[in-house]
Amino acid sequence: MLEVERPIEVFLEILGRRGSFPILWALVRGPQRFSALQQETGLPPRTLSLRLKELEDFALVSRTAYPQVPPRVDYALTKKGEGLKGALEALLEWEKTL
Amino acid sequence: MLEVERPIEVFLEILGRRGSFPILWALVRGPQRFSALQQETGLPPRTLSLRLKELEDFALVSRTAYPQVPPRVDYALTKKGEGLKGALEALLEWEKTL
DNA sequence: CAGGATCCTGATCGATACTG
DNA sequence: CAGTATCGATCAGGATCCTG
Repeated sequence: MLEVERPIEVFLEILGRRGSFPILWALVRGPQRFSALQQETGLPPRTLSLRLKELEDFALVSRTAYPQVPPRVDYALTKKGEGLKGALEALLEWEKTL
Repeated sequence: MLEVERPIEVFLEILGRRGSFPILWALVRGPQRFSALQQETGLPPRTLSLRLKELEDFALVSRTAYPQVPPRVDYALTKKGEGLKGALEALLEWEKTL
């Protein structure tokens, strides 16, 4: 076998983790701050942070920090992330038929 | 908050586990036996068995055992599972743009 | 405000061996 | 053939506390 995991499987693994879908779905509505995402997803900071970093590594989400006090950081979908919208909607559509 | 997890998140969790996507994708091509799925996915029997049971519990896959020696068991997509095809293809389509 | 560091528990997974 | 049993390693996720 010796096959390397396909990108889609890696992605699905990430998508399957706690909070990934809610985060992505929240960002479809536009850029959000860390605290807003925390509110909407109900995730503890550690988990939210981990998830965002993974999504960033996967180039689905971008991080923008504004150098001010107190700090302000915005998370947004990248072009690649936007491309996912269709698939996410297909999933949501399918969910309705359950 | 106090929200129960949405079905789609439960599903994504399952889909994110080792082998789920390959199994589903193999079954899109038609019913398969346990050993065939083992071959195609490269999963150890334990993991394949666990995954199939989860997919069965989620009513995406059906199991049919023929009472003969040696035993023969077929796994196939249910109607509900077939409904997923579109979303899986959307995912695959998106993967190509990576 | 936006996280990082620690600690810890339970889930998950692969390898291997065995059976109806 | 189609699984199950067992074991050990690894990993994910929550809670809590701390800081630039």
